[in-house]
Amino acid sequence: MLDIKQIRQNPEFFKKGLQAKNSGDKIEVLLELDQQRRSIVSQSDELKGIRNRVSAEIAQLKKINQTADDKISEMKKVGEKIKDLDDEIGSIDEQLNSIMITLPNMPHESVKVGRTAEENEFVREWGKKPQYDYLLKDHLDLAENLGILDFYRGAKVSGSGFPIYKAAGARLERAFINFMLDMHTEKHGYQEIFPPFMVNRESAFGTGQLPKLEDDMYRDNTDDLFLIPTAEVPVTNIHRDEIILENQLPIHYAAYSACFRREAGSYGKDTRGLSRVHQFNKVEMVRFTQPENSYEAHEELLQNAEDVLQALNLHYRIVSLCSGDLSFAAAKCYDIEIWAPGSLKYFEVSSVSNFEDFQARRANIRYRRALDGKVSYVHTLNGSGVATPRLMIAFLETYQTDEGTITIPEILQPYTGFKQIKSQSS
RNA sequence: GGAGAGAUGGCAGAGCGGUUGAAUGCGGCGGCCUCGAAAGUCGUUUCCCGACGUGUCGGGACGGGGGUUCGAAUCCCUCUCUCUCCGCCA
Repeated sequence: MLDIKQIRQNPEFFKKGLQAKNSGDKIEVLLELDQQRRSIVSQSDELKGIRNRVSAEIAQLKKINQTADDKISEMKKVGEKIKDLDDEIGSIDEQLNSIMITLPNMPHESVKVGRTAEENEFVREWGKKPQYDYLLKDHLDLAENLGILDFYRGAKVSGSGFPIYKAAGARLERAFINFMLDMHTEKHGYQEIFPPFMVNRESAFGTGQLPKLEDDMYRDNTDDLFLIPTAEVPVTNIHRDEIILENQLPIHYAAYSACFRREAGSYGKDTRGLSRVHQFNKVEMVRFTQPENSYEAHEELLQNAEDVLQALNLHYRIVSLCSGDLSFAAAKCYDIEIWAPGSLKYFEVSSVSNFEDFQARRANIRYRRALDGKVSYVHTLNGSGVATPRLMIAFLETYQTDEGTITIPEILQPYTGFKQIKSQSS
């Protein structure tokens, strides 16, 4: 959520920001409503002041057993007027709010202005594309030959986009998750969270999924709960409606969760294999910081995600999203794209975002400054560390041998319990 | 799912129609005392909105929403959540 006060003070900045995010210009309408609202609120406040004073007088009169009928009937009229004004305020609030909740966050000044992903900025890359002296298979061929993924039966059981991981494939998936969680908790100092996989409407609103992305989430209509698209949602909402003491900041959480995405309208795009699925696993890092520290934290967060890929010796590159490609709530976002040598493509495995106070404002997450005891909004950030399906793609394709088996790098062997994946008996 | 009880400040816990933004205790902060600390003692300590010389003034908020009333933390309705007992259940 944006701050109406800031919009009031500097409308041009917000008009530019909305434009950079490819969002229509609602600022003028907003300011007009805001002006009306404040005018009516001050009228209402004035009448309430009168009512408070006279009511106190009535109480005094009653105490000494005098009649106050004239004052009472006068206040009855005032009360009706107040109610009318407050009803008007209510209806303006509704209009204001319906606009406010749809306005995206402003891009940070360091973010390049652009319309689409084509204009994203290359930041850096790590490692090199590995070279092979044999013909490479893509992850689908590998997984099928090895018997470690079963898309066909996944589709039978649930539908397309619900892969089944089998045997060494299941174990490898679990190894990824444990490996990443251990790294973030033991090496990077995150506290581990195992969150609920379903959230209520308030939580989905708090992180910015609602109202825009309602159709992209799986929903339980009976209880009005949403299956989480990312652990960001439950984990960020842990501190919804709270005031955190400054000495408890920064807060670092790392959480595994299954993630559920309907990906409405995306059919026909990347539908093969693991690149785009409805249910997947991800380890997510979430941070709460003081505003002045959030951009430093953003770079650290990116580094934490990179560490996973570096430890596994997988080549990747980093891009900084241009303004038009930023998500609704993000002020700045780095995407980490991993190289899949069998597919000859880079796949996005992590998004590392700074939301500044946008989510904090929606979810009412504040902190009390040690210096003066004042209350302000925290900054929230999160980054995938990382999502497993595309990690699996790059991993299988990178570590394939000329015989179609997979060599497990040493660092992961304690987690897999095996050193290579050969054809699994089914 | 059934029956009952409850939701008040950072926490515990009073108040149950009229100076109650809210007793009291704990915690926090500041002063005094002390070489220092503890103890003691005095003071202080919620958030939101608006207006104008940022300090004052006005308004709002006792789980959410609605109602009754001149006036609601206090009465009524409704929703949500928590606790106890019963049922069901991995």
